[in-house]
Amino acid sequence: MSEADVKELLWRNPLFMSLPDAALDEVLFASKLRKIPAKTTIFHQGDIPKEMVALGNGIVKVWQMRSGGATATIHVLGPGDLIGATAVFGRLPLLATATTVTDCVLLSWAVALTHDLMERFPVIRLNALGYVSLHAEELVQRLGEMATERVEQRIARSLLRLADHIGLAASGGVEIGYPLSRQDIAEIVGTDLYVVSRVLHDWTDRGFIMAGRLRIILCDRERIEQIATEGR
Amino acid sequence: MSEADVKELLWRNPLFMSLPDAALDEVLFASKLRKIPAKTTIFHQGDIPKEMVALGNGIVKVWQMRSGGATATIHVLGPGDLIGATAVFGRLPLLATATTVTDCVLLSWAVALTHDLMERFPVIRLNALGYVSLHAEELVQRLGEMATERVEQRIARSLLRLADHIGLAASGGVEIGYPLSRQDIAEIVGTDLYVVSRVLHDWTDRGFIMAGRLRIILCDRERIEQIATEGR
DNA sequence: CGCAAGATTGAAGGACATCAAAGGGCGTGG
DNA sequence: CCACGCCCTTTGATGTCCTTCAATCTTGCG
Repeated sequence: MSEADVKELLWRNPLFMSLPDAALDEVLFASKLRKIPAKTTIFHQGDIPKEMVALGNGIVKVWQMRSGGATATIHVLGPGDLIGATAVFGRLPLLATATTVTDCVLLSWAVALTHDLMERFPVIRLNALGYVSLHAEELVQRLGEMATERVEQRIARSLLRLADHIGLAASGGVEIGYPLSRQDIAEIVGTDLYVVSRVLHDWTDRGFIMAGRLRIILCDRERIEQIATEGR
Repeated sequence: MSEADVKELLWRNPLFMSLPDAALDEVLFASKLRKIPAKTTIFHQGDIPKEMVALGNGIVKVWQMRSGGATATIHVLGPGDLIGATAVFGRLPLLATATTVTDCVLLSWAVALTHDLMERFPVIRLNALGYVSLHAEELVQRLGEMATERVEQRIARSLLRLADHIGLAASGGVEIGYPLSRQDIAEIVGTDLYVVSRVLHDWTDRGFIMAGRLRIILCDRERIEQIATEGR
């Protein structure tokens, strides 16, 4: 990956938008680039983060191991997303573990350096505030859904979000852009893989989706949106 | 309420901590103070906020009306908390309605003014970033709980949070500092008032709490924490 | 005292979780 | 290249937690 490519990554990152070119160069110079394989843990739940990480390429899952052995997936991140940002910005311990799902390209900055950059280039802090605020609003939305909606509805919402966030155009619809098992979906919506299997099968019969092994294509977005909002 | 009192409010507010005295005066001068009665709506779900609001005194409930008629309570705010902060900082529409539970004293700043103050006093923006980050982490935690835990466990967690946040010392324990019905708790944890009633009654029998009409006192914090973490 | 709002309690039903077992893809190694 | 084995998926049966409905009881207040 060339320096120009990395600069392109930065340029499109929500944190560094509207940054003057000279400043961008400095951020670039201060960054550390690394590639890591799938199923590698970047941050561990409970740790104090030592660096701020931006995802250049690949998919990262942010999840919690909870008492009783259950695991909850908090977020599925794609290119451009920040990892552990709230912990770094708030100087807080991490509440979740971040693990790569696919091979990934990461950009990182040591915590002190991150704060230093924000101090020197106020636009970055402005962007950070906007990013975290947006993130918080999404969490509010999901909390409301979790509190009031049924499993089928929540599955619909999750798939729509995944499609919008990391979806790929496919023949006959939008495909979720990474291997996604029934278990994975279950951990996102807070249920078990059996319920997910039944729901997806039902939707397949009705022609809303095409579901394969580790693979889901949304065919009829309208109908899925209908399920997401109306519940049936 | 005297000017000195208001300044005291600001001084303790998470957004204006570590602010030089002169700057604090300016913030104070730019602020608008108002008192509003209980059960008044401050922000409406879906609106674009016109001002940033800090809660000086009283209790405010932040809640969503959801399709199907269900309502979910996102947050119960007490003195010092910000209302609609993420929407203002992220220039986003509000995802929830904010309604006063008790009579309240509010401090507010027009949106443009808020951004202007942050621009001129970078410490405020730094504080804002920390505040929103902390808020986001709490939401992550609650999302994980909602996804994996049973109702009784979630009730325990809610009561502990309420006690820590707006609890008052009472004879025999900590009392939740405002009128709180079974229905209110149900909307916080995502269930119905009947389940809440049964659980609270059970806890009363076991001596963990004292539950009255619109009134709850936590007697045995240890045991409630145990329920919150272990599930029984 | 009587009313209204909150709280309790029982019964019945439904959505979901759990357990068990069998049926496919897909990669790997013989 | 085929067969084996692993992992993902499906499907049924069963149990339970929770929701819903209905009715009664309590409490505080006008």
